[in-house]
Amino acid sequence: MMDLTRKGEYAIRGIVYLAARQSDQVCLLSDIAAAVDVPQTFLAKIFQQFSKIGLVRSYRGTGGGFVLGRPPEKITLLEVVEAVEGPIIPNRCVTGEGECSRTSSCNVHPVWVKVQTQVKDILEKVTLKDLAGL
Amino acid sequence: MMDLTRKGEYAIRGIVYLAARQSDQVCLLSDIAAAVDVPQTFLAKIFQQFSKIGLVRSYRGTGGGFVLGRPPEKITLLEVVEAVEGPIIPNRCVTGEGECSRTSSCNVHPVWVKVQTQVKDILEKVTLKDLAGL
DNA sequence: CCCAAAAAGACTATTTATGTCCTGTTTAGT
DNA sequence: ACTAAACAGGACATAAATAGTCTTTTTGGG
Ligand code: SF4
Ligand code: SF4
Repeated sequence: MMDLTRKGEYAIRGIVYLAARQSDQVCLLSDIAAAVDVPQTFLAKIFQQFSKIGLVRSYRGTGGGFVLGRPPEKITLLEVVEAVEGPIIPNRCVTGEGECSRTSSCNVHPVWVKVQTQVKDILEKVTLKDLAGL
Repeated sequence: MMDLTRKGEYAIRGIVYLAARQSDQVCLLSDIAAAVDVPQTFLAKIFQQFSKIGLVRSYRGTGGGFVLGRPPEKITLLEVVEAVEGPIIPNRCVTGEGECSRTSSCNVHPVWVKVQTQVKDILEKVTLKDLAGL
C-alpha cells in the first residue's frame, strides 16, 4: 500500500539532479536521463509535466534544455510528487467531494484525514535544496 | 498517490462491522456484506485472508459464520490494512531488501522512511474498538 | 442423507503502470 | 535559407494490478 510509482521516483531523481546543477546552466534531457538512470523518453514525459506547471523551464532548439523554474529552496518534495502522481489521497473520502455517503458518521474517516495531513506535512517540509545537498 | 484500494476499504468496513457485534454472536457473511454494502463474493475473499492470520475466526456449515479473532481493542487498523493490502511501502527502498543501489547516499530515502514510520504509527494507534465506537 | 455456509480456485473485464515510437515545432548557428 | 539539435505531443504496446464473478469442494448440523 501507499507506493510511489516509478514515474514518481524518476521524477524526483530527475529534478533533484537538476537542482544540484548551477541555476544558470541549461541541462540536456539526455544528460539528466543518463545521470539518474531513467529511460529518456519516459523522463521526457515527466519533464513536460513539470514544465507545464512551472517547476522547470524548458528551452527548445539547439542549445536548449532544462533549468529549474524556481530556486531549489522554493520547491517542495510535495509539489514534485503531486505534479506527477496527483494529490495525496489515502482514501477516496478525503478528496473533498462527496465520495462516500458514510463520511459524516464514519469513525475511520478522520484517520485518513490525519494520514493525509501528516504525509503532506512531511513532504512539504523537504525542499529540493535539502535533497540536492546544497 | 497513496490510495487504499476498494479491497482495503471493504476490508475495514467489514471487520469494523463485525467488531461492533457481540463477540459471542457469529455473523453471516451475507449479513455483513449487505450491511456494509460490499459484493458478498468479494468480501468472502477478504474474510478468508483475515481468517488465515487469525483476525477473524470462521465456522463452516449450518449455523456458521464469522466472529472476531481477538477482542476489538487488540486489533489495530494497521493490522487490518496490512492483512489485505500488504505492508505500508511509500517507496521501494523502504522494504528492507537492497532494492535501490542509491539508498546509502540518497537524501530522499530518509524522507520515505519517515513517511512509513508516521503512517504506521497513526494506523497502529487506532483499534477496532475505537472504530466500532465501543 | 440433506442442507447451509464458508473455502478454494478458475475465470474475466477494466484500469493503471511503464514504457516506446513517430512526427512536429522551435531555435542556434552557418 | 538550411540544417542539426533539442523539446512537445500523440499514438501505440505490453504487463500488471484491480475489481470482481462463477463453480466446485469441504465442513458441520439436523
Ligand atoms: S473511511 Fe468511512 S468515510 Fe471514508 S470511504 Fe470508508 S466508510 Fe466512507
Ligand atoms: S528515494 Fe533514493 S534510495 Fe529510495 S529508491 Fe529513490 S533513489 Fe533509491
